[in-house]
Parts: sequence; structure tokens; C-alpha cells
Amino acid sequence: MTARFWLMKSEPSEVSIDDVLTSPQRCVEWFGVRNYQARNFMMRDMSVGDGVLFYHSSCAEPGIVGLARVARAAEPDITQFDPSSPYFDPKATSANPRWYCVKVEALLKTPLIQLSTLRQYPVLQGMRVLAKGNRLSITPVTPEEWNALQPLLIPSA
DNA sequence: GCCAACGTTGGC
DNA sequence: GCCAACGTTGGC
Repeated sequence: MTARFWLMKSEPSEVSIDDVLTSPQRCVEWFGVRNYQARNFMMRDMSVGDGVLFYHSSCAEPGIVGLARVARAAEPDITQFDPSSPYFDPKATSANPRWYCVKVEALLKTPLIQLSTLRQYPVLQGMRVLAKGNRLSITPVTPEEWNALQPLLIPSA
């Protein structure tokens, strides 16, 4: 296990940072990931306690909106078994699940950090989320990037 | 709505 | 195993 920090995208129309912060345990199953690379990050590389940048995508104001942590290791994503779910996968069975998800606990809401802001910091230029054409919904964040981001993540009064 | 990027599918 | 076609993502 190498990575300890992650950026995780969510569409706020589906699950926003506010949705998670106001849910009973401040937790959400990261259901709906249907990309093997992202799944493998959750299955192989994530550990409880890993730091998470909560990112809103496909919305009016895309960017980092919160801090979170991995709260539980990967388990089968139950939406793959539900024929009424948009994430239903007919090739998945409970004996042979295809898709797994970790549980994420939201910690706090941060000021919105837009892509244009991230681009201003040389140390952050390598972030996958800034790469042209990047579509991966879960990406590793280096300790250097994580540390450089901290001053930007302090909640305003 | 546009479109670039990229993952997946399926015929061969 | 190749690769063209297709579908999806996601910023703009």
C-alpha cells in the first residue's frame, strides 16, 4: 500500500458533500463506480483512515468541496444486484460480484477549490484531475499535493 | 450543446 | 489479439 490520499468525484445532484454531512453517520457507500481502475483503487489500495478530497463533478461549480476519510474497506456494491438501479450489472452475481465500494465519512466542508485555482499552484500541476481528458473518478493524491492543499482547505467563518 | 479523451464491446 | 465503433465522462 502506497497511496494514503485520494480525490473522489461525486455528482452533487446524486450525492453532494452536504448530503453526506447531514446523513446519520456522515457516511456514504461510494456506490456506482463502474470503472476497473477506480474499483481497483478501492479494492487494493485504500485503507481505513486514508484522506479523501471530496470533489463535485458535472455541475455548475466543479471542484474540491470537502474533506473526508475512508471509513470502511471495500465491500460489494449492492447496486450492481438491483435491477431497478441505474448501476445494475446483469453480469454480476452475489457469488461473483464485479463492483466494490468503500465507505466514506465526510469530515468537513471546505471552501470551493476550482480547477482554475488548482492550476495556479506549480506543486499541483501533476494532479490527475487537472489532466486534459481525465475521466477517472478516483485518483491518488501525493503527500506533497495533499500538504500543499491544506491552507486552501481551511473552512471560512 | 459541444467535443476531446478514453474505456468497453464485439466481430473477425 | 486487433481495432473500429460506440458510449460515457465532464469541463467548458
